[in-house]
Parts: sequence; structure tokens; C-alpha cells
Amino acid sequence: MSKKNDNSVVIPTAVIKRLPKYHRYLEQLVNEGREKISSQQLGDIVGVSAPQLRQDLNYFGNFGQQGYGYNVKKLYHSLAEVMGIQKKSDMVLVGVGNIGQALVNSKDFEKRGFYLSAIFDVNPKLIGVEINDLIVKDVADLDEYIEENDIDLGVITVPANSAQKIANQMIKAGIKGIWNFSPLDLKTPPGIQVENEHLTEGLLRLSFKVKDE
Amino acid sequence: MSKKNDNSVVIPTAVIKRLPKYHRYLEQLVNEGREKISSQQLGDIVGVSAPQLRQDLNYFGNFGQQGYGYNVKKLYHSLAEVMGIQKKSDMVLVGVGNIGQALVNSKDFEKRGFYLSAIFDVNPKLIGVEINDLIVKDVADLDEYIEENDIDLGVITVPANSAQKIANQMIKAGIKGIWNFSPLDLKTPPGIQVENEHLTEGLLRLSFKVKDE
DNA sequence: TTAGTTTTGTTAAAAAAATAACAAGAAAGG
DNA sequence: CCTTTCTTGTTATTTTTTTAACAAAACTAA
Repeated sequence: MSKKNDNSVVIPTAVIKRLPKYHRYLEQLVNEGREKISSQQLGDIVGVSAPQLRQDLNYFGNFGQQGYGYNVKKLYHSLAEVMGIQKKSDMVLVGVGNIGQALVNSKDFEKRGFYLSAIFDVNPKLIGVEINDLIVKDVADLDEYIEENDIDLGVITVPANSAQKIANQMIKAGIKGIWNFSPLDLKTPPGIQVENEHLTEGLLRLSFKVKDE
Repeated sequence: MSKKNDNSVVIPTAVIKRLPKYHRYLEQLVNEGREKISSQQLGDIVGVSAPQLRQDLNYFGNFGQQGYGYNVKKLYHSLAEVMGIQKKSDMVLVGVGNIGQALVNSKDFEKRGFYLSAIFDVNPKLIGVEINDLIVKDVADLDEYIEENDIDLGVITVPANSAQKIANQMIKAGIKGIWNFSPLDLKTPPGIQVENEHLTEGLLRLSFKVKDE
């Protein structure tokens, strides 16, 4: 196991990528009223091997019990805590275009405890408009809003040519993580987390796989 | 190098994931008028090591020249051909909700040669409505449309509870690849390619990384 | 209780991916 | 034309990730 500077264990990227999927299937099992499950059974459902599932979970703790398996509800909540979604998180979004509006109107994130607390745009025609109970604010007020409301997460849904500028603004104001939908790899200082949703790349990968088949 | 049944080389998933990124940066370099580039320079820009870049490219051919490097324009077009985006592709989209409408209105995919040729929904209130020059069709006509127009790619932007049904319909009608935005892992027969855009998972990963830091 | 079964957590082995090394080809500069 | 410098394509090494193996713990059923 490799270590960070502070001697804590580094979680492999591959593991981090699987966590949300475990969480999603566990949610479903909780809803179905399932009480216990073995690593073999859960692995089959999720699509990973049983040893891999056990190894992944054991990066974060011993959630199971020999001879019994895992308590579904307990594991679900443990994973939620691991991922930091046991408490409400406020986010700001910049760029009320196509994708931006779709995210503002979506209910999927609130279900997981992520709330858009304010939305911003640079376009005067959009500023002041109400979308899903939120009034679009002027991006000039972004820094102040983030600082005053202690926001940790920012969503960037602006075109590529202004994405880096918005990111810099967010970081300067104290944002810790950026969910980036612009087709650009943001340059960020260490300690700032970025998760990219490069949709077009997904389509190109699909195209390649269809062609390669 | 591992092989497929037909003895052709299997391209590692990790390589496939990087291809669209190479293509994106090369496009930018072409636009900037850059003529040649070394694997070291391109690797620095893209954020991968030079040997990795060379190894990745050599899965598909020998595009470079010793002592010179790579011709930017030539490499760009070679990669486009590798990914199957040198010619126009028609797609159908099912589910004209938040994300669906955002995709319909977006110009990003047409730039890469992917065109939405028809859009569908199950909601009678949406059927007949025009969005970005496309009339929303009844999902009951989906199968026929795919067959008659020989569509290869389908986009699924419906809620989780109907996504599998739509996927089955698409596959039965002859779709080869599915770009799936519903928060669900589709069950598909071998030979059908699926690329998932599980947006919520991205947000959960971001949350974890911020918490873990 | 007690013997047998289940299933975890963890260590060991295998496979996959990334990095390094380097021979050989091509360009550049006298 | 010849020497030096670049830079690729490819093979070797290292690292990371996945899979397998198994002892120890806990449950189950007589």
C-alpha cells in the first residue's frame, strides 16, 4: 500500500471510481429491503469480482462479518460517509447554457445531498432570470458569494474559452472542488480537486468501440 | 500484446480512454498552425509521459518519423480515422428531458461529425414539439426509424426505470452503440457497445476527493 | 456443545499498465 | 560527406491493479 506525505494510505484511483457504483447498487438493495449480502453476491450485481470488492471496501474499514457477509443498510451508510455525502453540500454553478440549465432543473443531485445554492452567468439577458427557484446572478459577484457562504464545490458549465478564468475565480475565492463540464483540462494548484465530465470524449470512445468491434 | 478471437490485437481500455484527449489537443494545435511536434512536447501538453504516448499511438500505426517527430495535421487526421469520426454519423436520441434537450441544442457533437437525425419521447405533450429544427417523434416509432435509416448510434436520456426497455428496443432494431445518460448499467448482448455518462457518479467522486484531501 | 459451513480480511500470485532504456533511422550543421 | 543531435518504435523493467488462496472468525444446525 502506498502512502501520502502524512503517512495516510493513498486510495487508488481505480477504487475511487468504483465507490459511487457500489453506493448506487446498495441504495437499490436498501430500497428492496435486502438485509444482508455477501461479497460474492454484491460483486455479481455490481459487476466486479468478490475479492476486488472486499479489497476495495477494506481500504476504508472492516464493514463485514465472517460467516455472515455485509449488512446492506450499514454498508450503504458507511459508504455514504466515506464519500462525504452524509451531510448536505452547497454548490455554485457558473454558465446557465444548455447543460447548465439541465443540471439546475435536475433533481438527481439533491437526492444525494448536493444543493445548488446559487447560479451565475455573464450574459445580461440571463442575469435575473429565474430557473427552478434560483435567480441567475451576475458572475461578477461570484467571488463574494463563495467567500461569504463558504462554498466548497463549484460547477463549471461555460464554454471552453472562459472556463479557466472562472476556475481561477472560484479557486481564489476558496472553492475546494470543481465539477467541470467544459471541454478543457483546467489548470489547478495542488489541493484543488477536479472532476471532468468531458461528454464529447465519451461519444468519441463509443464511436471507436463500435468501429473496432 | 493480447489478441482477440480473430487474432487482431486488443486495444487496452486505458488506451481507448486517452484517444479522445489526444484528438482534442491535436485539434487545438492544428488550429494554432503548429506543423510538427515530438512525443515529449505533446505528452507535456496532454499530461501523459512521452513513452506512453508513443506506445499508445503505435497500437494503431507508425505515425511519426525518427529525428523529426509527428506531423500535427497528419496525426490529427490519423487519429480521427482510428476513432471513426472521419465520416458523418447519424444518431437517434430518446428522452427529451433536461439532459436530452441540452444535447439536442448543443453544437459540440456536430462539430465532430455526429448528427442527431431524430429525437423521440414517450410524453404526448412533447411529441410534435420542435427543438433545434427537430420534431419530437413518438417512441413507438423508434424501431421502424432505426431500421429504415440504418442508424448505428443511440442516445438514451430517459429516467432509470425505462432505460433498459429503450435499450432493448434499440438493440432489436439494429443499433450498434449506446450513449447512456440514465443512472443505470444497461444489460446488453456481446457486440453492442455502451458508453455510460453517469453524471452523479462524477459528483460523488469529486465529493470523495475533496473529503479525502 | 460441537462439527461443519460460510464468508470475511489479508497475504500471495498473476496480469495489466506505465515507465524506462536503447538501437536505429532521420535530420541538421558544418 | 560526415559527425552530431533528435526522436521514434520497440523491448525490458517497474509499478499498479486485479485475481487467487487461505487462515481465522462467526454463524448454523444437530
